[in-house]
Amino acid sequence: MRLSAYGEYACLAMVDLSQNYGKGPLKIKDIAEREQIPQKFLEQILLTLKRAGYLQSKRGFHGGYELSRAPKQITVAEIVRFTDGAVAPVASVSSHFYAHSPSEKNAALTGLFKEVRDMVSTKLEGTTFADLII
Amino acid sequence: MRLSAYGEYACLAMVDLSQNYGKGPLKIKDIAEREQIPQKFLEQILLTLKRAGYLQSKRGFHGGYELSRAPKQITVAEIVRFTDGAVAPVASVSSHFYAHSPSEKNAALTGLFKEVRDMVSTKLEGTTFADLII
DNA sequence: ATATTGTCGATTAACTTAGTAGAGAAGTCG
DNA sequence: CGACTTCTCTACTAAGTTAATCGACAATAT
Repeated sequence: MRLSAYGEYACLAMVDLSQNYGKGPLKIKDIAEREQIPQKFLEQILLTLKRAGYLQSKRGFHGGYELSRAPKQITVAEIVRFTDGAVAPVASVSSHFYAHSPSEKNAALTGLFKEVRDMVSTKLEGTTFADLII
Repeated sequence: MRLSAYGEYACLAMVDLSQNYGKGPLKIKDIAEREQIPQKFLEQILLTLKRAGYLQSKRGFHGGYELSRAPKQITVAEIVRFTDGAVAPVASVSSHFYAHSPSEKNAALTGLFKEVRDMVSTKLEGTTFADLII
């Protein structure tokens, strides 16, 4: 797993939205300023998170974005997989995004990479955005 | 950590060379065939691994490549870091390839990513190519 | 000599990344 | 209504990375 800037920004935004869960919608502009995210880039990110069902939005004067589920109900693994795909180190050991890859040629190597995948996915599936609220 | 084809091929080749450690040099062509790696691509990979000190080579009729250290003395972490860089999920928590990244804005997120980095690097630093010989 | 094998630099096509630009649609308020 | 605000959506792009391939050169063995 290697997070892109897109993925890192998405996680930051989700943490920000989690910290303000239940307090009404947050404006893109405010999240962008607080988290130092290029606003136009953040617009795209929030929109795709909305389309994926993680966020709700409202337009107009009192508009903004808010989580559609409680922070406790959203794992970091979900968001990472949504923004950056596989958590696994190589495609051939990915459970959610399997594809052929060279490592398949060797069972020992495949075993090692599966162990890595399991450690990472267990950690990220066991962490929700509620756990990231200070 | 996400391995490129380059990195996966490098690991496969290192396992192949480990399995034949002490039996004289192996030809690029033979490794390429056994591991199904494009030969010209493998040439590049082995050459950079040689320049990094992991391999020795000989040209000519009985030429080829062999490990310069015993498989037990080479960790998977070294090779992965050499071919694909950071083992960490984001640059800002990488110990070997630190760079600024968006996650730094949030301590909880940074903490989580450090835990992931530690799990992965501990695993890969604790695994040598001797462990991957069947 | 000749065949064999590694060495090396350049090139490339396709893809991904990290944004930016700008117009449009929906909601609020006076 | 009309102005303003905020989200929505598509398109575009510049730069970098990836996964190779090509062809010439250098060393070695027989």
